[in-house]
Amino acid sequence: MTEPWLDDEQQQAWRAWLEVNTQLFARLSRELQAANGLSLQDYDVLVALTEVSEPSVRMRDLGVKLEWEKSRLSKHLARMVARGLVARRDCDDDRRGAFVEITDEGLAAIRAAAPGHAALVREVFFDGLSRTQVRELHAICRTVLDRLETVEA
Amino acid sequence: MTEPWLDDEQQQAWRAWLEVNTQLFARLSRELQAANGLSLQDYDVLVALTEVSEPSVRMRDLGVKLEWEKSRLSKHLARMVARGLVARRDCDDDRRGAFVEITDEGLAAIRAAAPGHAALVREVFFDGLSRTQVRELHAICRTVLDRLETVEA
DNA sequence: CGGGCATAGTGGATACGTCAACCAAGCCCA
DNA sequence: TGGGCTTGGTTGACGTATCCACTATGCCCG
Repeated sequence: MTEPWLDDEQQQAWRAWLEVNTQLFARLSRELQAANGLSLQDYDVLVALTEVSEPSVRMRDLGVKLEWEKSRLSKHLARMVARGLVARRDCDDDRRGAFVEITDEGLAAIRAAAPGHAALVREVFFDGLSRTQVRELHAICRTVLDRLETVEA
Repeated sequence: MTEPWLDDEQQQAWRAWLEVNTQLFARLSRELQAANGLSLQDYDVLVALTEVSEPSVRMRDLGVKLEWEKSRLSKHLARMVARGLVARRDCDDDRRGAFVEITDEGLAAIRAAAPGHAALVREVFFDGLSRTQVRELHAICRTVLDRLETVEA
C-alpha cells in the first residue's frame, strides 16, 4: 500500500473532479428531463437500443452493453415499458429469456432528445477545451480505467 | 447554439469520461462500505463536520458547505442520527433552526475510514498520473466548472 | 435419464435523490 | 402592531440503485 494522504495539488484536483461530476450530471440530467422528459438512464437505454442492428435485443445483452446489473435493468425497463418507450417480447428459443425493443414513441423521444443533449455536452464541456486537452483527458481516463482493473481490492 | 454533434475524438473522450465516473464511484463506494460501513455520502458529511471549528453546525450551513438541498440533508441526517454517527441539538437563538454535531462514534468512524479511502483514491487515480497530468486535469475541471455557470440553459 | 450447477429475469428491503407542499418562526415595514 | 414575505427544516410521493433471495429454465455429465 502506498502512502495514505494526498498532497495539496492532488487534493485540489480531486475536489475539482468531484465537483465537476456532480454539477455536470445535475445539469445534463435537469435539462434532458425538462426538454424531453427523459432521465439520463432512459437516454442511455434508448441509445443502446438504437445502436444494435437487430430490432430486438435480449435483456442479458442489453445489460452487458450498458454494464448494468440485471436487477437494475429489469426494473428500469419495467418503468419504461409502462411509459411506452420500449416493449417486451417473449423469447421462444430460451423460455427464461426476454426481448426488448424500442417503440415508435421511444424512437421519437430519442430522436428529439439527442441533438439538444449532444449540443449541451459540447457547449459546457468540449467548447472550452483545446484538442490537446481533449486528448490528454482521454489519456487520463484510460489510465484510470486501467488502474481500476489492475489495482486489487 | 453551436453545432450539435460531437466528432470522433470528443465522442471517445466523452465515453471514457462517463465510464471512469461510474467505475470509480462504484469502486470507492463499494470499498468504503465494505471496510467501514459508510456510504460516500456519510463520508462527506463526516468530513464536513470535522472541517468546521465549532463543535456544532447549523444544518443550513452544513447544507451550503456540502452543496446539498435542504431536503436531502434533512433525510440523510435523520438516517445518520439513527445510526449514532451524528446528533442533533436544538437552537435557542433561532427556534426554527437545528444544530448537528458529530458523535464519538462518528468521529471514530471517519478516523478509521479516511486513511484507507484516501489511499485508494491515490492508488487508482493519482498514482497513474504525472504531476503535469494532474495539473492539466485540474485546469480542465476548472474550465468546465466555469462554463457550467456561464453557459445558460 | 436425472441430479446438480449455471443462467435469465423478477421482486422485496433498504438507501438515496428530487420536487413540491407544508409548517413554524423570524423579519420588515406600513 | 400586525399582516406578508423570507427562511429553516420536515414530510410525502415517486424514481432510481444495490443487495439478496427466489423462480424457472437450460445444460452438462455421470
